[in-house]
Amino acid sequence: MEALAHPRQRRKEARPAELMAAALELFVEKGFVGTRLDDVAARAGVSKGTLYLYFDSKEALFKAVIQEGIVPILEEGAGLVDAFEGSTADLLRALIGEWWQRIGNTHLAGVSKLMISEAGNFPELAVYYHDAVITRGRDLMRRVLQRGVAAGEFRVVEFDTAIDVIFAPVLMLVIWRYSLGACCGMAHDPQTYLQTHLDLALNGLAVNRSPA
Amino acid sequence: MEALAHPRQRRKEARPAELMAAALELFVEKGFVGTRLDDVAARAGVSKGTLYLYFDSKEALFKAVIQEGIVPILEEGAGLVDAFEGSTADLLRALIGEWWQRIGNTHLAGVSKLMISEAGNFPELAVYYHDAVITRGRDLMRRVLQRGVAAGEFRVVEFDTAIDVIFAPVLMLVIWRYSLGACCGMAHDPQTYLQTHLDLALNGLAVNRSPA
Amino acid sequence: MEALAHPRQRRKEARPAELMAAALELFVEKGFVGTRLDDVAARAGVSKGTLYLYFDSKEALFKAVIQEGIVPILEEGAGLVDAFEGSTADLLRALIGEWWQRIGNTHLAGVSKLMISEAGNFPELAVYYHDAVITRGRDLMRRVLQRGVAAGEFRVVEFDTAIDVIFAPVLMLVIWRYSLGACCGMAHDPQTYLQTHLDLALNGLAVNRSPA
Amino acid sequence: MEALAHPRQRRKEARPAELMAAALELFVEKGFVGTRLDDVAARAGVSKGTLYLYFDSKEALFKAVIQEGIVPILEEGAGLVDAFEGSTADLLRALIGEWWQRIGNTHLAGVSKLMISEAGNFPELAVYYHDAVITRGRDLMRRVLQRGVAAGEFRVVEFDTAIDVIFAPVLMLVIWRYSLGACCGMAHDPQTYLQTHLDLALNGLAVNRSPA
DNA sequence: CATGAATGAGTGTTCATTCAT
DNA sequence: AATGAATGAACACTCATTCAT
Repeated sequence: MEALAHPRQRRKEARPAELMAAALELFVEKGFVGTRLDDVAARAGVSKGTLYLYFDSKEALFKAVIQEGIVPILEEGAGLVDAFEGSTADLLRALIGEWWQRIGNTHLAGVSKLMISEAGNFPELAVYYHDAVITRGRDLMRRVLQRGVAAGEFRVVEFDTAIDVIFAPVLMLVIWRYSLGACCGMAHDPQTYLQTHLDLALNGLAVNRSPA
Repeated sequence: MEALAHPRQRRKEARPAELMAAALELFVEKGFVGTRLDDVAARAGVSKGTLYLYFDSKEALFKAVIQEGIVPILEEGAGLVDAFEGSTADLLRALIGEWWQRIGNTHLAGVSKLMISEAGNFPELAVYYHDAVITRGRDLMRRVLQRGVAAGEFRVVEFDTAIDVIFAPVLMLVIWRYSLGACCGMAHDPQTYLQTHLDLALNGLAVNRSPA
Repeated sequence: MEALAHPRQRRKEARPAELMAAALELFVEKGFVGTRLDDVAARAGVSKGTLYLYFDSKEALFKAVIQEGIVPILEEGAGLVDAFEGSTADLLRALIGEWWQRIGNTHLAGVSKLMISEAGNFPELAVYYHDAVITRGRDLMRRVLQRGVAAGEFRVVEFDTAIDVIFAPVLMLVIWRYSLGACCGMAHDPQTYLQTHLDLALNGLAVNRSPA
Repeated sequence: MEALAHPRQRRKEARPAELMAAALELFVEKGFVGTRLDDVAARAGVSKGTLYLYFDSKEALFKAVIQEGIVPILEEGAGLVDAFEGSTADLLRALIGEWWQRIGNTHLAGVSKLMISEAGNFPELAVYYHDAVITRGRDLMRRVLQRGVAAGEFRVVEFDTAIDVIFAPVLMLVIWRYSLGACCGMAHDPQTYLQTHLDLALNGLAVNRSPA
């Protein structure tokens, strides 16, 4: 009600998010240095000066984009793994399905590509991202694999490498989307691609059913 | 040493390669826009003006880096696949092993990360790279999978997606190396990582040996 | 004084004219390539970046200087020729007198010298200047000569060449002022010079009054 | 004979003149700053380094071009004026005719345009040119006018201004040729133009033949 | 003598940042 | 809060000049 009553007020509060959304798109497309604040402001429909009311500098904007972009990423996943009842294969399917719904198929996925491109220019931020996102994502995956092994569903593999091996195709899907996919087309239907990946990975993880 | 004796060396033959090597490193690390030609020149041990004796512009240098970087990439692989005698599993191991030796473990691998980062800014070049490298790499992988299926070693999978799914972890290895790996460490020993990947993938591709 | 009070003035309206005036002076003095945009900006009392708020490039500034410099040039003259009542000799005197007051004795006269110096580097602009200024100036002169002949004041001469022959000393006066005049002094008092020219020219045009 | 026997030797001695000829053309067309020594060398068919064997710097080349370009200019004229037998009108015709043959219709004429364009950048050279060329040219013209007055052919006019007034159309002819003439065509046949000019000027100088 | 690879100071242009309004 | 004119440091690119060959 108040929002409707004071549209300008509502606008003010939404500004930072609008600016960050605009910035994310441009950062992903052109990189940090290649993105002009003029363009960010224009895409958000404000003047360049307004940007500085909400962010101290271009770098602060970049960091905010990364940090805001990762906040919602991993909370849900943890709950899912804890609560899941069913085969671990289905859990992995569910986890990756959720990830696709909430992140991969979202502009948030651009954050991954962005961080990859800009890690060299923002090492501290990369460390932060590593600790806040990657490590926690790996934990999630590790718990899934451990659950599968414990249940006798998955055979024993080198956990710490398998985690990344299995997540790599999922990451490449979004990396492609935000890099060559923009000029060369998407190459794969995401659903089919993830299906094939899960099929291969689960078969690869499966215990050898033959005695030979 | 000779360099000190001849500060103004004449090395017309060697210069372009030296400059491109220096440029590749910096482009990979800082991106196209973030790389200063002064730094490229300094790293190659020449002055900025010398760059322009060999490349018309920063963009021309970038394109040369990409194009030269892909020339030697796929020739060997084709021969290997044609000539290989042995199981297809061993062929896949050999192919990826070769790739790692000749590319992945080389500065050439940086080209992949670079192209991913800059595809948005150089769409035409991305299309060229797609046609010259990616398509041909996919062909190689497709022939391996087809050989495995024809020999009864691999089960039938969706070829076109499986190709990319299987190569994705290999790519992520070098992407990591040239992005967060630089600040957060390598996370995996490449040999172990590739071993685990091949183990999982080959098991995933294997025909179900149990009737159950 | 106010300038000191407001070092960062906002003068959006006045800026282009100020910049063009500064640019004209420097272009005339040093030529297009020899003029530094830093100097133009400094002379106009702004920073170099400000120039680019109003002109896309150095070349755009140059073209604007020429084009703006010729706008007011020939309008008045046409009216004068149409409305003049009196001898054609007096008309020619009045026309050249007006030209001197409104152009020759003004910074606008520098445009002529500038166009002469830079025609080789800006051929399209030279054609434009030719069509917009020179052709129209010639028309004006032609009408004067025709009037004189029709009235029996002037003898018949080759109009198209006489036009330029008669205007040449007037042009040389301003060319001198903006070239060697700057280092070697003006050589002539403009009034005396124009007086002598008109005296000679009108005598030259006059019909032979003696039958011999 | 020696020249034919040692063509390379002959070449060496001709080099400075070839370079200066190439330089004159480019300086006239593009101005001093706008001319690249690469282009001068290329037009003369030598390498850029060779230029520096003959001229200490770009500025030295420029000065040589001007100074060599004016050496032969006025010697002949003085002799002509001294020796001429006939009417002063014919002397003026002969003098300007000679000037056209030996200078105006030659690349040397470009020196005038060049000096006009670059006087602002080379004030000392302009002073030199003024003293060496212009003053002496004026002297020549003054002697002609004085001869005409003394002979009763010309009426008394303000000598010092008349000199320049009368020479101005001749100068404008070559200025046009080397500026807008290059893009907009020559506008006049030089012979006709000079004819008209002499006709007007001599008529303008003539004593009034009517008693009125 | 002649060459042309190499240099580095200089300039046009961009863009993050500031600040008067 | 919001604007956008103004700034100036930074960088791509040029070209006169040098010098090893």
